[in-house]
Amino acid sequence: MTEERPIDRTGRHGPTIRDVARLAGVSIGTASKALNANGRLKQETRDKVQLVAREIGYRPNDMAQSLHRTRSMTVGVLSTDSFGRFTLPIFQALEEQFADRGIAIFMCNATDDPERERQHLDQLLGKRIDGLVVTARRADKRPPVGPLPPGLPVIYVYSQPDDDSALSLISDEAGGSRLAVEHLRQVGCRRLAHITGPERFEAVLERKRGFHEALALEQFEHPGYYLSGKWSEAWGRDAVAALFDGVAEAQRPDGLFCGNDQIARGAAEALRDRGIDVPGQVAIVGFDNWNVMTDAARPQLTSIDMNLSALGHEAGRLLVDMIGGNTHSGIRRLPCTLVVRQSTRR
Amino acid sequence: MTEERPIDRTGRHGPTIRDVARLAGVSIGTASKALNANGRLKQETRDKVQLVAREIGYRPNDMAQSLHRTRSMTVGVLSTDSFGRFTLPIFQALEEQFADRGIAIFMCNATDDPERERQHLDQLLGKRIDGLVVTARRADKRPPVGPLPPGLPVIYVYSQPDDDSALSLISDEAGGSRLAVEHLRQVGCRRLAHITGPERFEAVLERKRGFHEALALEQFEHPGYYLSGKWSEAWGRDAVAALFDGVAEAQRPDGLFCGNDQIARGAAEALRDRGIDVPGQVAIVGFDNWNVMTDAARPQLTSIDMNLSALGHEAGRLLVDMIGGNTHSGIRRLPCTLVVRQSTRR
DNA sequence: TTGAAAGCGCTAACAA
DNA sequence: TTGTTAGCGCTTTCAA
Repeated sequence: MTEERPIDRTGRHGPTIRDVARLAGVSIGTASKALNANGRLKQETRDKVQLVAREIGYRPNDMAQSLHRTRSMTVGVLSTDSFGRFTLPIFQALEEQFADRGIAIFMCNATDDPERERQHLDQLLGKRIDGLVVTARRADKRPPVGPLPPGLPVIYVYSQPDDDSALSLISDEAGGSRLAVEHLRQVGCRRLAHITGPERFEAVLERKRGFHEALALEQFEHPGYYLSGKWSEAWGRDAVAALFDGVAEAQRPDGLFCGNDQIARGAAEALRDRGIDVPGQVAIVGFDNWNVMTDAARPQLTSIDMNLSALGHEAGRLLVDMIGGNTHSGIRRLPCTLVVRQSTRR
Repeated sequence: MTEERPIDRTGRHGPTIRDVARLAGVSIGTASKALNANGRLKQETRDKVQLVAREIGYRPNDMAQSLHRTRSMTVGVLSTDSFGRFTLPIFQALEEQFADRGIAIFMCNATDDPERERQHLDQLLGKRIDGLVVTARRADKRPPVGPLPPGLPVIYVYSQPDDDSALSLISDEAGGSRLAVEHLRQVGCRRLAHITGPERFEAVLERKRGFHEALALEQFEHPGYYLSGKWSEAWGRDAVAALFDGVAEAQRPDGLFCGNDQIARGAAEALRDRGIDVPGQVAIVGFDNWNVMTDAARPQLTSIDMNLSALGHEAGRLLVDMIGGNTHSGIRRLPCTLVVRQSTRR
């Protein structure tokens, strides 16, 4: 009653090639050839086998196939800092790269828990993945995952192991800062402030470095304010209060470069509250190009885009290449892009 | 030079149990028993085998194992509307449920592309997944995925097939609206407005229904305004303009129930711009409880939480149960929760 | 207590 | 053109 089996089948996982062969009245070998469109076979036989296969809903068992091939046609994606806004575009891009090549993705999440990471890794290795992608927030330069079987292609995306042997793809955040500063200079700013997140994030340090480097290169009146705080809108508002309230006109910054779009938005609002015109009196550049923020802010925010999607695509491409036998290593920084909106449009 | 093989091994996928057996000087059968801690064996033999296994880094090949078992210990998660904010907490919860049971997750994304969906499904079925989770935006009541092999456990999460045979888990959005309306009534509102998204979203219709049902049950002065627009902050601002500008005091709503937190935030800002006090003169409830919005808004937003995480956990639990042989079907609505913050605190 | 062998579902080499 | 057979790496009887 529970069991429905219209056609007698042998397998535990559904109809097998043996069933197909039997019903088509040919040998297993012949059925295999017919289904894989290789070897020479009478067209008639081929058709008959394929017809039977379709009728009984035969589908080759990938696991059995993989036992022969040296590939499992699967890769693992291990996120070591829960999934979030940043991981999504990367994953999406990886997906596009792999799906077209018939590679399936095992997705694992080990939020800062080495024990869980170990478990996931064990599982993935048991599944004989052909390659591994490790993603995280660029923030934590982390110990490399492992131990891994020698020769397993691994790539760190938006993440960076603290040994240098592996391949790591990150975005050039210092370069992003430079874009922002140059742009602010171009729209006429003379006194900049960098309002950013907590310094325990590597990204904050990188962006800070880029900020100061770029300041040194351009002609500015002022050495640049630097305020580190939280990643929140509230901090953006507070920072503006600190920079503007009770500060003489000539001392106030006329350009803000913010560590993310939330801070930038908070800053924009705070200026708005004070009747200071953006971009007229103060221009603002954010970071992340998160359209939820950039588009809702008043005015809409110019921002630096890390091109995470491009990062993901490149990672997928490289991993496939490594699975193909080539070797890559070292840290690669992909460029950021400036996206101009109202907050700097003068 | 490329090939490193400190210990001679036979397998294409790394050391095999045959290698372990050979090096330990026992038969394959014995090695298997020793490694699986079953059958009776001299402790000495067991130890020796396990030692060898560890030394050569042996790890059982899951695919080979699965050929024997009726389970592959994998499930597929098919997202039919790209990954986003809503899918994430669901996925995370699923992950927690499955990881503990040693089940790995194949993650696929077929953004509204039936062809791609078909491809992914083929792949998953080839991998002999033990179960399938289909996620999407609740919005689209969709044709069921398939064809699927009979007996494969499937569960739709935050998604709903248009035939009713399958199991579908969604959140009770109408119930969420009721919570919002009751709450607004309790804090003293007499004239409500529901500002929401586009009506092509099922969620919008459900929430609207709940809004009107609840209005009918409570004592209100006014039948309730209803404005459908976009899912954006800008729409929230525009809606407030429509409801308040040039409208007599007595006609203005004193409570806003918004279709999502972005709309709610836009509304809050617009009121702020007009010098209308929130929550003093107008109370606001949002939907989604997206803390990026609720916490950054001024004042912080009371909101309805769909408990997507709970949805995901329940889905995982149920799928595991179905894989275990039990049957579930029908649509289950899980309750929403009200999270009170400043925007309704009087 | 251990070994031998069959077989999971499939492919590929070799025979016929 | 088709069938036979030996594995892929593992588990599980059944013998020894």
